[in-house]
Amino acid sequence: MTSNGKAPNTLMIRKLESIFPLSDEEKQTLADLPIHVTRLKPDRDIVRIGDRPFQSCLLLEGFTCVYKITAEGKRQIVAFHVPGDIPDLQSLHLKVMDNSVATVSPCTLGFIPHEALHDICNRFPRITAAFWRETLVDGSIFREWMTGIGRREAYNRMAHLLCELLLRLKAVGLVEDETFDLPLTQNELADAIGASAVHVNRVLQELRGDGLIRSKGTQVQILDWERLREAGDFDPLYLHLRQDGNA
Amino acid sequence: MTSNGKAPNTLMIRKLESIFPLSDEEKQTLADLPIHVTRLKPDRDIVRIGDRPFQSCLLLEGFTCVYKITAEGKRQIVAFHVPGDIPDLQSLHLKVMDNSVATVSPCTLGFIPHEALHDICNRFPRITAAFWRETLVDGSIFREWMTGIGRREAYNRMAHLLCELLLRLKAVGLVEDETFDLPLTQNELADAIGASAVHVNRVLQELRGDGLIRSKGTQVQILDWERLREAGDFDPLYLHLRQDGNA
DNA sequence: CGTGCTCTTGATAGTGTTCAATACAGGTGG
DNA sequence: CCACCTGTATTGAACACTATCAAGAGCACG
Repeated sequence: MTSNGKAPNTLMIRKLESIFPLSDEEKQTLADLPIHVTRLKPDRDIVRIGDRPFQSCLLLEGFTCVYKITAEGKRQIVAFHVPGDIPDLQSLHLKVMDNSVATVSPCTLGFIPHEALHDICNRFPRITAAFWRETLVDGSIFREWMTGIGRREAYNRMAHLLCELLLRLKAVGLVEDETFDLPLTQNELADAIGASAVHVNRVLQELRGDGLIRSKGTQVQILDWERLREAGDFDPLYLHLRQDGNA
Repeated sequence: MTSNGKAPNTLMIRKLESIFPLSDEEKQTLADLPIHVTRLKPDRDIVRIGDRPFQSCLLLEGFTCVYKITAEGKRQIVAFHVPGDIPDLQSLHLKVMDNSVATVSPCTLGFIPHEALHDICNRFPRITAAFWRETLVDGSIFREWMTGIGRREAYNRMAHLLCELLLRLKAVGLVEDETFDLPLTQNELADAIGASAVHVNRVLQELRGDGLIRSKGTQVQILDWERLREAGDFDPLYLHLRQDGNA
């Protein structure tokens, strides 16, 4: 049991079921998946580039990121993951990790052996489809981020990122009063939007100054969704949520 | 039959089989897939963002690109595809296109109905896995491109792109004497690496001046693989080719 | 109550953009 | 076969966004 009092895979089941309804048998099989729950401190690698994992991890609590380091030692964060996500599901079919995954906040993780996942996929094609779809949505988010980094300015990228996190966190019930916890340093935000930490700082001040957001500590509140959305050139289509979560 | 005298899906079968051997039955079923072959001129959209395609297309000849347009009208190309690729395979599970796909050169395309693909996936889990894997490799390339756009300079990104294209084209037998056809304008290269066309022009001159590449018309020759690879900070791991195609 | 990290702020420098003009190249029509 | 047309490639100059450097302030933690 995790601290929210649910069986660890409940989150995953709820998520998969939001894609299409699962039969009782399918749900039961998912619930019976062997899962090994662990807690990790912030800034700990979960898997590293070059690894050949035999398991994938389901994020239960906290934020993780996927990143790469260039020859010059610069880091690019290519994805954030929120509870319910499976950050390294790809390793089910790509044997060698081509990126690293790390915690950014304290995290609770559930590790599931690939063997068990393969087994369930063989028995239930619809679950295969649901997992496949998960990885496709990840890919869609990559495309959107790439578009931002390549063609939008930092101010707009930051607005876009905040829009995305709001919707994704809403989808797992982690938003209240347009406010959510964003346990990321400006350094991590910088690595995600492909900017410097100094510039992220200035861009955040601008966003606050423009009345789009407010923040105290790690809490962020979206003050003006419509203008933030416009600033970020944000269209939730790419998230492929069933109901377009709007403010 | 395409102009290279093979049944249209031969390319796809060869590619899938390079992932893991297929049984005769699987191969036969793939060969029997209904496929509708068409030729398209350059710069034609194949599918557009927002579309709900009922088929996916197998690229038989030519180059296609996947792109998005920002609110400001700037284009980001997030992927190129070469013969043997299925640029919009994602639409099999993501009903609404979150990006557009277009030809960049004259292309021969084979359209396969989703219905037929779903059917074959249901019957052959290994083919499902192979298709899934294809989309995962696409995702891996997105991550690598994002890292480049976010954290590498234009000169290095261009070197990286040329390294990648060399290996991917080699894998489908389209490289001879370290030379391949690159039917892309500098404008298209610019949209792919997230730079301006003017800057791409200068960067290409630098690469030529440094003796890394040579080009006449649309033909590009890699003169110094090792230095190009170093300039591009290129590690082929992310392409997940079975034999690390090297020069 | 230091230590170390994060956040801020100011100044300087650089990579890359935009604008504009010119040269080139391939394809078309007379 | 040549003039013509249009898109592509090239070049120069001014400018802009963003990085880098440096230093101080705020905060959490042991």
